[in-house]
Amino acid sequence: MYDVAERSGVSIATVSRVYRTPDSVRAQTRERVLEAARQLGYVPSGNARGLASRTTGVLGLCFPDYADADAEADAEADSDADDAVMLYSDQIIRGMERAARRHGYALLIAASLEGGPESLVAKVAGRVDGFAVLAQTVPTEDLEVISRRLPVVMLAGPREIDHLDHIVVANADGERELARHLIEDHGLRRLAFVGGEAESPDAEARFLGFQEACRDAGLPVPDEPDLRAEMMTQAEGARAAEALLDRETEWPQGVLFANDQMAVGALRALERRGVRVPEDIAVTGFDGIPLSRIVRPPLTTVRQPIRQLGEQAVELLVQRLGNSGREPVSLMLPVSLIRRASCGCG
Amino acid sequence: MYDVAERSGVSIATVSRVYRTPDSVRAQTRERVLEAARQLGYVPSGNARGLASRTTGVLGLCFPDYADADAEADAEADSDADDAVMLYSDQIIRGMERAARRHGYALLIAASLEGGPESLVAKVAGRVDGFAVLAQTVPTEDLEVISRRLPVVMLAGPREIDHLDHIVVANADGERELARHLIEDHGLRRLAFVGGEAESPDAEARFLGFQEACRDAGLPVPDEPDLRAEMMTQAEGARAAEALLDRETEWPQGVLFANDQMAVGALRALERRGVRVPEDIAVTGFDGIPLSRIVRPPLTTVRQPIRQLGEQAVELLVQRLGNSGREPVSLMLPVSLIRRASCGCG
DNA sequence: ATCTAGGGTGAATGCGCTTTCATAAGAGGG
DNA sequence: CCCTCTTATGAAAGCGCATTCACCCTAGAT
Repeated sequence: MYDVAERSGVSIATVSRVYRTPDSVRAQTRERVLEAARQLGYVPSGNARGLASRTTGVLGLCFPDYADADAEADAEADSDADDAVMLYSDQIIRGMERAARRHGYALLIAASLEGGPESLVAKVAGRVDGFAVLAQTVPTEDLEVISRRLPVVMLAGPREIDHLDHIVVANADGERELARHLIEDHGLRRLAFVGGEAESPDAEARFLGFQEACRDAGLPVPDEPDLRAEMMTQAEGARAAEALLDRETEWPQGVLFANDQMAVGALRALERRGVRVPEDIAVTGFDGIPLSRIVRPPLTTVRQPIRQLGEQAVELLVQRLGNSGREPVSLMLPVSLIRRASCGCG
Repeated sequence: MYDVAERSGVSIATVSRVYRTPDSVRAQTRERVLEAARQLGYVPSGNARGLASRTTGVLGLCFPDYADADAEADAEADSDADDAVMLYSDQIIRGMERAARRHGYALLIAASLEGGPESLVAKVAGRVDGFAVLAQTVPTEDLEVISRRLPVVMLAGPREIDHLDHIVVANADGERELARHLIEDHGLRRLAFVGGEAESPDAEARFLGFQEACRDAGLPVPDEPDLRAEMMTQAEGARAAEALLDRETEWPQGVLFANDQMAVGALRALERRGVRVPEDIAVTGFDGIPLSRIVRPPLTTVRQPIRQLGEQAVELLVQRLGNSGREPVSLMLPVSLIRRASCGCG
């Protein structure tokens, strides 16, 4: 910048003005400066600008390190498809990028590895005006500290810190609606629910919705999921399906899985065992992943508006950047039931 | 930082050391500092650190503003699927993010809107250690200037600036292999090629491959594509298919489209006209988009390793950051033929 | 007891920019 | 022709950190 100033015979203040407030500089001077900048290959330092102006024009996203889950998903899917499957994080990124672009922000993304001062989270936090975090990505205490300095919005998970903005999807509502559909529209009465580990807030919320539907329909209300999977993967789903079949008791008429991955695994296991879906047993998932459309039979599920999650996150951040005094909000995004063949529809 | 230093009774230099080189500080001192930082909610400023150390630990990606293309794609696809389709840019982002993470970098992404000093490109360039650009995203002259200051790698397109690293996919090879397959394995002789606008380097490279295959097989070598679509969309593909049918001359035995979108549109148009694929006419695409698998009949196509494109980009950037003297390289990533029903396979 | 290393710490400088505040140069008005 | 009011520009003070150099202190060697 000093070089540009010297070369064009002005002060650095004027060079700065050329970039920040072009109209405040005489056209002739401005051209001289821009020409010099071009000749010198001048690239303004975002760091310096950010330091001086205390703002970066960048929003951030921290998401968990899915590396293992991906490797697994890739291995399970036919290799043909592994490039095609859009992950949760991909969709959030896309949503945030769109919204950020609309507001003139760039987006900084990083998967958190471990914690500690040198973590990527710390790097992100120091380089953005505000950021979103996927639940269970960053240790609560770190978030607690960081959120005192800049806007943070928490996505999809329990509200661990109450002064943070927070967005979830309507897990319970979705599962309740799904169960209601099975009960009322398909006349099923003996339903089983396969959940995840008790620490998964999503899975728990979905089970809650299932309970509500049972209650609403006057059916017995289970205290616990019939089965809990550790990993919520296809393999676990297959295992759960077989466990359900091998029980002494009569088969359930329908099985609700806490996510699509498990339901897909179950579909395959049932096919191997010669159990017809939906004639013998109805199967449902949750999430609305692409795979749910492709499997046979197509999976009835509940779609989460993941992209909107990202867009809303940016909206909240931008709002708070404009008005830091705003009360923290907690949004719940509506989900939508997708009826396909695996429950008997279509 | 000054506050932290004061509170823990040390100098700012020591605070800095606690974060940069923890081992050089006595454990007891370090704990005092970290405790003070926690109490004060200290978040190190990435800007200041970047300014002082002249490095950001961030890599960047600039890609075109697909907003319009997306809206169109969403409208064409059943609404059910619009969240599921992974775009070109999504895949590159994923690839770059993975690779960047491995090397300890975060990723800054921005879709370029217009040019000018205030463009997102300028913002990205000033905040990263190096970045990748999708072809035709950033004006060549801007890139010329920026690339004098930091590593830039150009993705998928002509090599406009010869001192830049550059990665392309083997468009010509792929199309040649595809045409060879149609000619040799399926015995087709009368082939048509539907290209894009002459300015699209990808489409042109693919046509080149087609020409080569004709030459290799001793077939007449066309000078120009039989048809050129303006937009390479489904609608244009459908139109092209109909135009081909309506010609005076005999129908071709096979039609190679320069991308999947057009081929899919053609598939639908042919179905409407009662033309059977592949019995009456074979159809092929290029890209390997997810949709190509779902349409009926499934589309024979050439898959681009888009994710690898992103990963390689990061590798090149990291290499160059380590050794700025390295000669610029130009990589060509191999593609793979995917044989499905639309050419008569399967 | 004195000397020597070496680890731990502080003072000071500068990274490249934004932003007042002050000043100079014109533009009208009397 | 002098005075006031804009408009364009310059000078200078940080922004928050990394880093060098100098210094002090302690432990081991002599």
